[in-house]
Amino acid sequence: MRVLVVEDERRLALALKHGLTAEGFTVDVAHDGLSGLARATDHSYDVVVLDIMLPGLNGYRVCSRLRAAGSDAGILMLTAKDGEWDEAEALDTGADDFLSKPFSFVVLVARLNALARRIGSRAPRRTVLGDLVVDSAARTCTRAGTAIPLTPREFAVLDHLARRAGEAVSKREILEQVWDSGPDSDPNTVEVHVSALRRKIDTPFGRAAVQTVRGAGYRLAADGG
Amino acid sequence: MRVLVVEDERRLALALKHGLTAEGFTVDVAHDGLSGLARATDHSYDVVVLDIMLPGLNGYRVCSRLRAAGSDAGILMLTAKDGEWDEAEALDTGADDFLSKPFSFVVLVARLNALARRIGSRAPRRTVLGDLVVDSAARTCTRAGTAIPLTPREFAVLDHLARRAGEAVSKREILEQVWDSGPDSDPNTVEVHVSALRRKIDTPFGRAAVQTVRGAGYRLAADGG
DNA sequence: GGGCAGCTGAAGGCTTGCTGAAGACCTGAA
DNA sequence: TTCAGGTCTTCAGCAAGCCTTCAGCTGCCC
Repeated sequence: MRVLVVEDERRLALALKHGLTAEGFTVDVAHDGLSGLARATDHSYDVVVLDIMLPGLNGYRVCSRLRAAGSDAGILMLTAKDGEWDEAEALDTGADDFLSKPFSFVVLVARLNALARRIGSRAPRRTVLGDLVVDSAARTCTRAGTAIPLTPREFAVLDHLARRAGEAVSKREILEQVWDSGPDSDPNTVEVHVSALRRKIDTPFGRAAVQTVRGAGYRLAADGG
Repeated sequence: MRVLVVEDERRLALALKHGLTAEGFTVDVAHDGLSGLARATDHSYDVVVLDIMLPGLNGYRVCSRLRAAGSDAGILMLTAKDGEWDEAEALDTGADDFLSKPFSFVVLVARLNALARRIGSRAPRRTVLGDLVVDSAARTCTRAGTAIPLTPREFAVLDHLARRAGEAVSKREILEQVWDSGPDSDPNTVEVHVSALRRKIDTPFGRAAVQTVRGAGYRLAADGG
Protein backbone atom coordinates (compact mmCIF):
# COMPACT_ATOMS: atom_id res chain seq x y z
CA MET A 1 0.00 0.00 0.00
CA ARG A 2 1.40 3.34 -1.11
CA VAL A 3 1.18 6.32 1.21
CA LEU A 4 2.22 9.92 0.65
CA VAL A 5 2.89 11.98 3.77
CA VAL A 6 2.72 15.75 3.27
CA GLU A 7 4.07 17.34 6.43
CA ASP A 8 6.39 20.31 6.85
CA GLU A 9 7.66 19.42 10.28
CA ARG A 10 10.70 17.37 9.29
CA ARG A 11 11.08 15.49 12.52
CA LEU A 12 7.45 14.33 12.51
CA ALA A 13 7.57 13.51 8.79
CA LEU A 14 10.62 11.33 9.29
CA ALA A 15 9.11 9.59 12.28
CA LEU A 16 5.98 8.83 10.29
CA LYS A 17 7.99 7.52 7.36
CA HIS A 18 9.95 5.15 9.58
CA GLY A 19 6.97 4.06 11.61
CA LEU A 20 4.66 3.48 8.66
CA THR A 21 7.39 1.70 6.72
CA ALA A 22 7.81 -0.62 9.68
CA GLU A 23 4.07 -1.26 9.52
CA GLY A 24 4.41 -2.41 5.95
CA PHE A 25 3.37 0.70 4.05
CA THR A 26 5.38 2.12 1.16
CA VAL A 27 5.95 5.72 2.16
CA ASP A 28 6.93 8.88 0.28
CA VAL A 29 7.27 12.27 1.90
CA ALA A 30 6.74 15.85 0.74
CA HIS A 31 7.45 18.89 2.88
CA ASP A 32 5.19 21.55 1.39
CA GLY A 33 1.86 21.89 -0.34
CA LEU A 34 3.05 22.39 -3.89
CA SER A 35 5.49 19.51 -4.03
CA GLY A 36 2.97 17.35 -2.25
CA LEU A 37 0.35 18.14 -4.86
CA ALA A 38 2.85 17.48 -7.64
CA ARG A 39 3.90 14.12 -6.23
CA ALA A 40 0.30 13.08 -5.59
CA THR A 41 -0.77 13.83 -9.13
CA ASP A 42 2.34 12.35 -10.75
CA HIS A 43 2.33 9.12 -8.85
CA SER A 44 -0.66 7.16 -7.74
CA TYR A 45 -1.06 6.69 -4.01
CA ASP A 46 -3.64 4.75 -2.11
CA VAL A 47 -3.72 7.25 0.71
CA VAL A 48 -2.42 10.78 1.22
CA VAL A 49 -1.76 11.94 4.77
CA LEU A 50 -2.08 15.69 4.61
CA ASP A 51 -1.18 18.27 7.20
CA ILE A 52 -3.35 21.38 7.08
CA MET A 53 -0.70 23.90 8.12
CA LEU A 54 1.68 23.82 5.19
CA PRO A 55 3.96 26.40 3.64
CA GLY A 56 3.05 27.48 0.12
CA LEU A 57 -0.29 25.84 -0.34
CA ASN A 58 -2.32 24.80 2.67
CA GLY A 59 -3.87 21.39 3.17
CA TYR A 60 -7.37 22.40 2.19
CA ARG A 61 -6.19 23.68 -1.14
CA VAL A 62 -4.04 20.67 -1.85
CA CYS A 63 -7.02 18.51 -1.04
CA SER A 64 -9.52 20.31 -3.24
CA ARG A 65 -7.04 20.55 -6.13
CA LEU A 66 -6.33 16.87 -5.85
CA ARG A 67 -10.03 16.14 -6.06
CA ALA A 68 -10.43 18.58 -8.91
CA ALA A 69 -7.66 16.72 -10.71
CA GLY A 70 -9.74 13.57 -10.39
CA SER A 71 -7.64 11.82 -7.80
CA ASP A 72 -9.43 9.03 -6.04
CA ALA A 73 -6.81 8.45 -3.38
CA GLY A 74 -7.96 8.35 0.20
CA ILE A 75 -7.14 11.59 1.98
CA LEU A 76 -6.52 11.77 5.70
CA MET A 77 -6.12 15.30 7.03
CA LEU A 78 -4.11 16.23 10.10
CA THR A 79 -5.80 19.10 11.89
CA ALA A 80 -3.68 21.14 14.27
CA LYS A 81 -6.36 22.71 16.40
CA ASP A 82 -9.24 20.49 17.32
CA GLY A 83 -11.94 23.04 16.57
CA GLU A 84 -15.04 22.13 14.66
CA TRP A 85 -14.24 24.38 11.75
CA ASP A 86 -11.16 22.50 10.71
CA GLU A 87 -12.87 19.16 10.56
CA ALA A 88 -16.02 20.24 8.80
CA GLU A 89 -13.96 22.14 6.25
CA ALA A 90 -11.68 19.16 5.73
CA LEU A 91 -14.64 16.97 4.93
CA ASP A 92 -16.02 19.65 2.62
CA THR A 93 -12.90 19.85 0.52
CA GLY A 94 -13.03 16.13 -0.12
CA ALA A 95 -11.05 14.57 2.69
CA ASP A 96 -12.11 11.10 3.74
CA ASP A 97 -11.05 11.32 7.34
CA PHE A 98 -9.09 13.53 9.71
CA LEU A 99 -7.10 13.29 12.87
CA SER A 100 -6.41 15.97 15.48
CA LYS A 101 -2.85 16.67 16.47
CA PRO A 102 -1.43 15.43 18.66
CA PHE A 103 -2.40 11.93 17.67
CA SER A 104 -1.17 8.53 18.67
CA PHE A 105 0.66 6.45 16.11
CA VAL A 106 -1.50 3.42 16.84
CA VAL A 107 -4.56 5.41 15.96
CA LEU A 108 -3.07 6.73 12.75
CA VAL A 109 -2.29 3.21 11.58
CA ALA A 110 -5.80 2.04 12.46
CA ARG A 111 -7.31 4.91 10.51
CA LEU A 112 -5.06 4.34 7.53
CA ASN A 113 -6.04 0.73 7.38
CA ALA A 114 -9.72 1.57 7.68
CA LEU A 115 -9.35 4.13 4.93
CA ALA A 116 -7.47 1.74 2.68
CA ARG A 117 -10.22 -0.82 3.10
CA ARG A 118 -12.83 1.72 2.11
CA ILE A 119 -10.87 2.97 -0.86
CA GLY A 120 -10.04 -0.51 -2.03
CA SER A 121 -13.70 -1.39 -2.22
CA ARG A 122 -14.49 1.53 -4.45
CA ALA A 123 -16.12 0.47 -7.66
CA PRO A 124 -14.18 0.17 -10.89
CA ARG A 125 -14.31 3.02 -13.35
CA ARG A 126 -16.24 1.19 -15.97
CA THR A 127 -19.41 -0.68 -15.23
CA VAL A 128 -20.95 -3.05 -17.77
CA LEU A 129 -24.55 -4.06 -17.23
CA GLY A 130 -25.75 -6.09 -20.18
CA ASP A 131 -25.63 -3.73 -23.14
CA LEU A 132 -25.53 -0.71 -20.89
CA VAL A 133 -22.06 0.66 -20.25
CA VAL A 134 -21.29 3.40 -17.75
CA ASP A 135 -17.77 4.81 -17.86
CA SER A 136 -17.12 6.90 -14.75
CA ALA A 137 -13.73 8.08 -15.87
CA ALA A 138 -14.79 9.17 -19.36
CA ARG A 139 -18.19 10.25 -18.08
CA THR A 140 -19.93 8.53 -20.95
CA CYS A 141 -22.81 6.18 -21.23
CA THR A 142 -23.66 3.82 -24.09
CA ARG A 143 -26.57 1.49 -24.71
CA ALA A 144 -26.03 -1.27 -27.28
CA GLY A 145 -23.11 0.71 -28.69
CA THR A 146 -25.11 3.91 -29.06
CA ALA A 147 -23.62 6.86 -27.17
CA ILE A 148 -26.21 8.58 -24.99
CA PRO A 149 -25.64 12.22 -24.06
CA LEU A 150 -26.49 12.93 -20.45
CA THR A 151 -26.50 16.13 -18.43
CA PRO A 152 -24.05 16.30 -15.51
CA ARG A 153 -26.70 15.56 -12.92
CA GLU A 154 -28.18 12.73 -14.87
CA PHE A 155 -24.78 11.16 -15.27
CA ALA A 156 -23.93 11.58 -11.61
CA VAL A 157 -27.13 9.82 -10.61
CA LEU A 158 -26.55 7.02 -13.09
CA ASP A 159 -22.95 6.69 -12.02
CA HIS A 160 -23.90 6.38 -8.40
CA LEU A 161 -26.51 3.76 -9.14
CA ALA A 162 -24.04 1.91 -11.35
CA ARG A 163 -21.44 1.75 -8.58
CA ARG A 164 -23.96 -0.17 -6.56
CA ALA A 165 -25.63 -2.04 -9.39
CA GLY A 166 -28.19 -4.53 -8.20
CA GLU A 167 -28.60 -2.84 -4.86
CA ALA A 168 -31.44 -0.60 -3.79
CA VAL A 169 -30.15 2.92 -3.21
CA SER A 170 -32.22 5.41 -1.25
CA LYS A 171 -33.09 8.86 -2.54
CA ARG A 172 -31.55 10.27 0.59
CA GLU A 173 -28.25 8.61 -0.19
CA ILE A 174 -28.36 9.83 -3.77
CA LEU A 175 -29.04 13.33 -2.52
CA GLU A 176 -26.10 13.15 -0.17
CA GLN A 177 -23.70 11.69 -2.68
CA VAL A 178 -24.70 13.51 -5.83
CA TRP A 179 -26.01 16.78 -4.43
CA ASP A 180 -23.80 16.85 -1.38
CA SER A 181 -26.79 18.02 0.56
CA GLY A 182 -28.41 17.45 3.90
CA PRO A 183 -31.32 15.18 4.70
CA ASP A 184 -33.79 18.04 4.46
CA SER A 185 -33.48 18.36 0.70
CA ASP A 186 -36.35 17.49 -1.56
CA PRO A 187 -36.34 13.90 -2.82
CA ASN A 188 -38.49 15.03 -5.71
CA THR A 189 -35.35 16.46 -7.25
CA VAL A 190 -34.01 12.95 -7.52
CA GLU A 191 -37.30 11.72 -8.95
CA VAL A 192 -37.22 14.33 -11.67
CA HIS A 193 -33.70 13.40 -12.70
CA VAL A 194 -34.41 9.70 -12.60
CA SER A 195 -37.39 10.35 -14.78
CA ALA A 196 -35.20 12.19 -17.29
CA LEU A 197 -32.63 9.41 -17.10
CA ARG A 198 -35.21 6.76 -17.93
CA ARG A 199 -36.39 8.78 -20.89
CA LYS A 200 -32.88 8.60 -22.27
CA ILE A 201 -31.45 5.21 -21.37
CA ASP A 202 -34.55 3.04 -21.03
CA THR A 203 -37.64 4.21 -22.90
CA PRO A 204 -36.06 4.55 -26.37
CA PHE A 205 -34.70 1.02 -26.07
CA GLY A 206 -37.78 -0.54 -24.54
CA ARG A 207 -35.83 -1.45 -21.42
CA ALA A 208 -36.19 -0.85 -17.68
CA ALA A 209 -32.74 -0.73 -16.13
CA VAL A 210 -33.69 1.88 -13.57
CA GLN A 211 -36.15 0.22 -11.25
CA THR A 212 -38.24 1.83 -8.56
CA VAL A 213 -38.04 0.12 -5.20
CA ARG A 214 -41.06 1.55 -3.50
CA GLY A 215 -40.25 2.94 -0.09
CA ALA A 216 -36.56 2.27 -0.55
CA GLY A 217 -35.34 4.20 -3.56
CA TYR A 218 -34.01 2.97 -6.89
CA ARG A 219 -32.04 0.05 -8.20
CA LEU A 220 -30.05 -0.30 -11.39
CA ALA A 221 -30.64 -3.79 -12.78
CA ALA A 222 -27.40 -5.74 -12.83
CA ASP A 223 -28.25 -7.07 -16.29
CA GLY A 224 -29.06 -3.67 -17.77
CA GLY A 225 -32.83 -4.11 -17.61
CA MET B 1 -30.32 3.34 10.57
CA ARG B 2 -30.67 2.41 14.23
CA VAL B 3 -28.43 4.03 16.80
CA LEU B 4 -28.13 3.40 20.52
CA VAL B 5 -26.70 6.24 22.58
CA VAL B 6 -25.28 5.22 25.96
CA GLU B 7 -24.61 8.40 27.88
CA ASP B 8 -25.23 9.18 31.53
CA GLU B 9 -25.35 12.92 31.15
CA ARG B 10 -29.07 13.32 30.53
CA ARG B 11 -28.89 16.71 28.90
CA LEU B 12 -26.31 15.58 26.36
CA ALA B 13 -28.14 12.31 25.75
CA LEU B 14 -31.36 14.13 25.01
CA ALA B 15 -29.66 16.62 22.72
CA LEU B 16 -28.06 13.76 20.80
CA LYS B 17 -31.35 11.93 20.52
CA HIS B 18 -33.10 14.97 19.09
CA GLY B 19 -30.28 15.98 16.81
CA LEU B 20 -29.66 12.53 15.41
CA THR B 21 -33.36 11.90 14.95
CA ALA B 22 -33.53 15.08 12.91
CA GLU B 23 -30.68 13.70 10.82
CA GLY B 24 -32.75 10.65 9.99
CA PHE B 25 -31.37 8.15 12.47
CA THR B 26 -33.61 6.06 14.67
CA VAL B 27 -32.30 6.68 18.16
CA ASP B 28 -32.64 4.88 21.49
CA VAL B 29 -30.99 6.03 24.68
CA ALA B 30 -29.61 4.30 27.75
CA HIS B 31 -28.20 6.12 30.74
CA ASP B 32 -25.84 3.62 32.31
CA GLY B 33 -23.59 0.78 31.29
CA LEU B 34 -25.76 -2.12 32.35
CA SER B 35 -28.99 -1.00 30.72
CA GLY B 36 -27.02 0.02 27.65
CA LEU B 37 -25.53 -3.43 27.39
CA ALA B 38 -28.95 -5.00 27.90
CA ARG B 39 -30.58 -2.89 25.20
CA ALA B 40 -27.73 -3.45 22.79
CA THR B 41 -27.90 -7.22 23.14
CA ASP B 42 -31.70 -7.40 23.11
CA HIS B 43 -32.21 -5.25 20.07
CA SER B 44 -30.04 -5.01 17.06
CA TYR B 45 -28.44 -1.65 16.36
CA ASP B 46 -26.30 -0.54 13.49
CA VAL B 47 -24.17 1.70 15.65
CA VAL B 48 -23.69 2.15 19.38
CA VAL B 49 -22.43 5.53 20.61
CA LEU B 50 -20.77 4.75 23.90
CA ASP B 51 -19.54 7.12 26.55
CA ILE B 52 -16.53 5.82 28.47
CA MET B 53 -17.34 7.38 31.81
CA LEU B 54 -20.52 5.56 32.81
CA PRO B 55 -22.02 4.62 36.16
CA GLY B 56 -22.20 0.89 36.87
CA LEU B 57 -20.20 -0.51 34.01
CA ASN B 58 -17.74 1.66 32.15
CA GLY B 59 -17.60 2.02 28.40
CA TYR B 60 -14.61 -0.28 27.90
CA ARG B 61 -16.40 -3.11 29.64
CA VAL B 62 -19.66 -2.58 27.82
CA CYS B 63 -17.71 -2.61 24.60
CA SER B 64 -15.77 -5.79 25.27
CA ARG B 65 -18.84 -7.61 26.58
CA LEU B 66 -20.80 -6.59 23.52
CA ARG B 67 -18.09 -8.04 21.33
CA ALA B 68 -17.92 -11.13 23.49
CA ALA B 69 -21.67 -11.53 22.99
CA GLY B 70 -21.04 -11.57 19.26
CA SER B 71 -22.46 -8.17 18.45
CA ASP B 72 -21.39 -6.85 15.08
CA ALA B 73 -22.72 -3.35 15.60
CA GLY B 74 -20.39 -0.44 14.91
CA ILE B 75 -19.14 1.05 18.16
CA LEU B 76 -18.16 4.69 18.46
CA MET B 77 -16.62 5.60 21.80
CA LEU B 78 -16.78 9.02 23.38
CA THR B 79 -13.55 9.68 25.24
CA ALA B 80 -13.59 12.39 27.89
CA LYS B 81 -9.89 13.13 28.07
CA ASP B 82 -8.08 13.26 24.80
CA GLY B 83 -5.10 11.24 25.97
CA GLU B 84 -3.65 8.57 23.80
CA TRP B 85 -4.37 5.87 26.32
CA ASP B 86 -8.10 6.21 26.03
CA GLU B 87 -8.05 5.89 22.31
CA ALA B 88 -5.72 2.95 22.04
CA GLU B 89 -7.62 1.12 24.75
CA ALA B 90 -10.90 1.86 23.03
CA LEU B 91 -9.64 0.33 19.83
CA ASP B 92 -8.32 -2.67 21.75
CA THR B 93 -11.65 -3.48 23.33
CA GLY B 94 -13.26 -3.64 19.92
CA ALA B 95 -14.45 -0.11 19.24
CA ASP B 96 -14.49 0.95 15.59
CA ASP B 97 -13.97 4.64 16.12
CA PHE B 98 -13.86 7.23 18.87
CA LEU B 99 -14.38 10.92 19.37
CA SER B 100 -12.92 13.18 22.04
CA LYS B 101 -15.24 15.29 24.13
CA PRO B 102 -16.10 18.00 23.53
CA PHE B 103 -17.01 17.20 19.96
CA SER B 104 -19.02 19.00 17.33
CA PHE B 105 -22.31 17.59 16.21
CA VAL B 106 -21.40 17.91 12.54
CA VAL B 107 -18.38 15.74 13.11
CA LEU B 108 -20.33 13.14 15.04
CA VAL B 109 -22.81 12.79 12.19
CA ALA B 110 -20.00 12.50 9.65
CA ARG B 111 -18.33 9.78 11.70
CA LEU B 112 -21.57 7.91 12.22
CA ASN B 113 -22.24 7.90 8.53
CA ALA B 114 -18.71 6.78 7.74
CA LEU B 115 -19.04 4.03 10.31
CA ALA B 116 -22.41 2.97 8.99
CA ARG B 117 -20.95 2.69 5.52
CA ARG B 118 -18.12 0.51 6.80
CA ILE B 119 -20.45 -1.64 8.89
CA GLY B 120 -22.98 -1.89 6.10
CA SER B 121 -20.38 -3.32 3.78
CA ARG B 122 -19.48 -6.07 6.20
CA ALA B 123 -23.03 -7.02 7.17
CA PRO B 124 -24.39 -10.11 5.52
CA ARG B 125 -26.15 -9.10 2.39
CA ARG B 126 -28.07 -12.22 1.56
CA THR B 127 -29.78 -14.77 3.69
CA VAL B 128 -30.31 -18.18 2.13
CA LEU B 129 -32.89 -20.48 3.70
CA GLY B 130 -33.33 -23.54 1.53
CA ASP B 131 -34.72 -22.28 -1.76
CA LEU B 132 -35.81 -19.01 -0.17
CA VAL B 133 -33.37 -16.16 -0.66
CA VAL B 134 -33.69 -12.76 1.01
CA ASP B 135 -31.33 -10.09 -0.29
CA SER B 136 -31.30 -7.11 2.03
CA ALA B 137 -29.14 -4.91 -0.15
CA ALA B 138 -31.09 -5.44 -3.34
CA ARG B 139 -34.35 -5.63 -1.42
CA THR B 140 -35.40 -8.66 -3.35
CA CYS B 141 -36.82 -12.02 -2.40
CA THR B 142 -36.77 -15.17 -4.49
CA ARG B 143 -38.24 -18.63 -3.94
CA ALA B 144 -36.77 -21.42 -6.06
CA GLY B 145 -35.38 -18.82 -8.44
CA THR B 146 -38.68 -17.03 -8.88
CA ALA B 147 -38.58 -13.34 -7.97
CA ILE B 148 -41.35 -12.39 -5.59
CA PRO B 149 -42.47 -8.77 -5.47
CA LEU B 150 -43.08 -7.56 -1.95
CA THR B 151 -44.37 -4.28 -0.57
CA PRO B 152 -42.02 -2.27 1.65
CA ARG B 153 -43.64 -3.43 4.86
CA GLU B 154 -43.77 -7.02 3.79
CA PHE B 155 -40.12 -6.96 2.89
CA ALA B 156 -39.14 -5.26 6.11
CA VAL B 157 -40.94 -7.92 8.13
CA LEU B 158 -39.40 -10.73 6.13
CA ASP B 159 -35.98 -9.16 6.34
CA HIS B 160 -36.24 -8.87 10.08
CA LEU B 161 -37.34 -12.46 10.47
CA ALA B 162 -34.60 -13.58 8.11
CA ARG B 163 -31.92 -11.87 10.16
CA ARG B 164 -32.98 -14.02 13.05
CA ALA B 165 -33.88 -17.13 11.11
CA GLY B 166 -34.79 -20.07 13.30
CA GLU B 167 -35.56 -17.84 16.28
CA ALA B 168 -38.99 -16.89 17.52
CA VAL B 169 -39.48 -13.13 17.18
CA SER B 170 -42.24 -11.39 19.09
CA LYS B 171 -44.80 -9.17 17.42
CA ARG B 172 -43.79 -6.42 19.77
CA GLU B 173 -40.20 -6.59 18.59
CA ILE B 174 -41.30 -6.60 14.98
CA LEU B 175 -43.42 -3.55 15.67
CA GLU B 176 -40.50 -1.78 17.27
CA GLN B 177 -38.01 -2.67 14.56
CA VAL B 178 -40.13 -2.40 11.47
CA TRP B 179 -42.69 0.17 12.50
CA ASP B 180 -40.43 2.05 14.82
CA SER B 181 -43.37 2.35 17.15
CA GLY B 182 -44.14 2.15 20.82
CA PRO B 183 -45.55 -0.80 22.73
CA ASP B 184 -49.11 0.52 22.43
CA SER B 185 -49.37 -0.25 18.73
CA ASP B 186 -51.71 -2.87 17.42
CA PRO B 187 -50.12 -6.30 16.94
CA ASN B 188 -52.85 -7.05 14.44
CA THR B 189 -50.98 -4.87 12.00
CA VAL B 190 -48.15 -7.38 12.09
CA GLU B 191 -50.59 -10.24 11.67
CA VAL B 192 -52.07 -8.67 8.58
CA HIS B 193 -48.66 -8.23 6.99
CA VAL B 194 -47.49 -11.71 7.94
CA SER B 195 -50.65 -13.03 6.38
CA ALA B 196 -49.90 -11.15 3.16
CA LEU B 197 -46.32 -12.41 3.27
CA ARG B 198 -47.41 -16.03 3.56
CA ARG B 199 -49.75 -15.60 0.65
CA LYS B 200 -46.78 -14.58 -1.45
CA ILE B 201 -43.80 -16.63 -0.32
CA ASP B 202 -45.43 -19.76 1.11
CA THR B 203 -48.91 -20.59 -0.18
CA PRO B 204 -48.10 -20.54 -3.92
CA PHE B 205 -45.21 -22.91 -3.30
CA GLY B 206 -46.96 -25.20 -0.83
CA ARG B 207 -44.47 -24.28 1.87
CA ALA B 208 -44.62 -22.91 5.40
CA ALA B 209 -41.49 -20.89 6.07
CA VAL B 210 -43.26 -18.36 8.27
CA GLN B 211 -44.34 -20.26 11.34
CA THR B 212 -46.60 -19.07 14.12
CA VAL B 213 -45.24 -19.57 17.61
CA ARG B 214 -48.35 -19.24 19.65
CA GLY B 215 -47.94 -16.72 22.44
CA ALA B 216 -44.42 -15.81 21.33
CA GLY B 217 -44.62 -14.44 17.80
CA TYR B 218 -43.26 -15.79 14.54
CA ARG B 219 -40.31 -17.79 13.35
CA LEU B 220 -38.80 -18.08 9.91
CA ALA B 221 -37.80 -21.70 9.32
CA ALA B 222 -34.05 -21.95 8.84
CA ASP B 223 -34.55 -24.42 5.97
CA GLY B 224 -37.08 -22.25 4.15
CA GLY B 225 -40.13 -24.22 5.24
C1' DG C 1 -68.50 -24.82 25.70
C1' DG C 2 -65.94 -20.68 26.74
C1' DG C 3 -62.20 -17.81 26.18
C1' DC C 4 -58.28 -16.39 23.93
C1' DA C 5 -54.86 -15.98 20.16
C1' DG C 6 -54.38 -15.54 15.67
C1' DC C 7 -56.17 -15.19 10.60
C1' DT C 8 -58.07 -12.74 6.79
C1' DG C 9 -61.19 -10.06 3.43
C1' DA C 10 -62.71 -5.50 2.56
C1' DA C 11 -62.47 -0.52 2.22
C1' DG C 12 -61.22 4.14 3.01
C1' DG C 13 -57.58 7.20 3.66
C1' DC C 14 -53.29 8.31 2.71
C1' DT C 15 -48.51 7.99 1.19
C1' DT C 16 -45.49 7.53 -2.54
C1' DG C 17 -43.83 8.27 -6.95
C1' DC C 18 -44.31 10.22 -11.76
C1' DT C 19 -44.43 13.90 -14.88
C1' DG C 20 -45.31 18.36 -17.45
C1' DA C 21 -44.52 23.07 -17.01
C1' DA C 22 -42.50 27.30 -15.42
C1' DG C 23 -39.11 30.01 -13.73
C1' DA C 24 -34.40 30.40 -11.81
C1' DC C 25 -29.87 29.69 -12.72
C1' DC C 26 -25.50 29.04 -15.04
C1' DT C 27 -22.31 29.43 -18.83
C1' DG C 28 -20.32 31.01 -22.88
C1' DA C 29 -20.46 34.15 -26.76
C1' DA C 30 -21.16 38.51 -28.89
C1' DT D 1 -23.38 44.03 -20.45
C1' DT D 2 -26.84 41.43 -22.72
C1' DC D 3 -28.48 37.46 -24.87
C1' DA D 4 -29.18 32.60 -26.02
C1' DG D 5 -29.07 27.91 -24.98
C1' DG D 6 -29.27 24.58 -21.97
C1' DT D 7 -29.76 22.75 -17.24
C1' DC D 8 -31.65 22.48 -12.65
C1' DT D 9 -35.17 23.01 -9.18
C1' DT D 10 -39.72 23.75 -7.66
C1' DC D 11 -44.51 23.13 -7.89
C1' DA D 12 -48.88 21.01 -8.52
C1' DG D 13 -51.85 17.55 -10.18
C1' DC D 14 -52.56 12.86 -10.88
C1' DA D 15 -52.42 7.87 -10.55
C1' DA D 16 -51.21 3.79 -8.32
C1' DG D 17 -51.20 1.06 -4.79
C1' DC D 18 -50.01 0.50 0.17
C1' DC D 19 -51.31 0.61 5.13
C1' DT D 20 -54.32 0.44 8.74
C1' DT D 21 -58.49 -0.51 10.81
C1' DC D 22 -62.38 -3.24 11.60
C1' DA D 23 -65.19 -7.08 12.01
C1' DG D 24 -66.09 -11.63 11.67
C1' DC D 25 -64.00 -15.88 11.62
C1' DT D 26 -61.14 -20.18 12.81
C1' DG D 27 -58.87 -23.09 15.74
C1' DC D 28 -56.48 -24.16 19.97
C1' DC D 29 -56.42 -25.02 24.91
C1' DC D 30 -58.47 -25.28 29.28
